[in-house]
Amino acid sequence: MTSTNWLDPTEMRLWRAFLTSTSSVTSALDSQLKAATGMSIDDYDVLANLSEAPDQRLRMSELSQTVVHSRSRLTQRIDRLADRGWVTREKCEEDARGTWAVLTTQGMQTLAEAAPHHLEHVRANFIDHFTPDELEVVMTALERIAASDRP
Amino acid sequence: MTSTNWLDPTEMRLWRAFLTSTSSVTSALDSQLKAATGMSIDDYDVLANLSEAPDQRLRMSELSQTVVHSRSRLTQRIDRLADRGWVTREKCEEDARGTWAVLTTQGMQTLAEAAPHHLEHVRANFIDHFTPDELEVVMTALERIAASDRP
DNA sequence: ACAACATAGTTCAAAGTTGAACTACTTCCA
DNA sequence: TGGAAGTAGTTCAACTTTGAACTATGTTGT
Repeated sequence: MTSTNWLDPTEMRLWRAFLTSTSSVTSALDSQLKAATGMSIDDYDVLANLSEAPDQRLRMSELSQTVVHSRSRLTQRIDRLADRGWVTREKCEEDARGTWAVLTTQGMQTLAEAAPHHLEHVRANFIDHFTPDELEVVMTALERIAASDRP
Repeated sequence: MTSTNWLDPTEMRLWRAFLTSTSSVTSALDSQLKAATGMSIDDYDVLANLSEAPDQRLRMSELSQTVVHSRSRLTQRIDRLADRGWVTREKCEEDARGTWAVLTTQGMQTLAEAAPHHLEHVRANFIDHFTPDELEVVMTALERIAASDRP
């Protein structure tokens, strides 16, 4: 870390816009999803990732990286999703330390019911604010950021 | 809300990249800031906004909108920042229902000490991943999003 | 004037997150 | 082999957030 390297006004505006857009979009979508389905946006994110995985299952550690949760946070989220019957745990055969989080049929169904409504809100609160050109540029840049801190 | 209007693959990639980049950038910066100063990124955000306000003060309700906190969440954050001596509350003369959150000298000083280190990390984890062209486009688009759900 | 409604902020209990400590298994390498 | 170090996941207590209920003040319309 070298001597101070302040952000210039444009950089600061980008950073502020990122912080604010992030919080306001996720909090709006979280409220809408909770009101409609009782699940949080983080619950949805877990179910959606499981639904797209081979065999509708992911190892706890892989899932925790995908949804950016600490291990204990994911343990407890899966506890709650299991209480609701949307997910179950299965022992991992290849590695006796491991656990699979597995989407249940009921979980799949709940997700399928939630998805159209939720995605409409994703569109209204987020996607529809971009021009097609911006969409490409922002996607590329944010994917780079998202990839940058993977081990 | 009309009939289902799914996201196309590019839109879905944008949405996923937004969710992931958001979480990973803020969680990295939060850890770094806590390790260096004991304050969270939300604490920093509150202090930084107060430091730039006229007279280093903002009404609770305005601050809660700026940092995207519920009213009770902000009440309790200000309680904790006040316990540390970084902020105080003052009665509002113009509106007897109101309260000012005011940055203290000590709070200003703590912020000034934290800023260079934190901003280096903002640069390393976020800003430096954009080209200058991207930076403009992303800033404009995210500012539009951030502005879009203000009342 | 005054009721009815709206806004500012706090309180409280329930729910969720954090981070360190723990158990149990696996890998490495001498 | 065996034991040191690493990885997977859970547990627990302290801390933070949520959301509804509450107090208090301000505003509006008659």
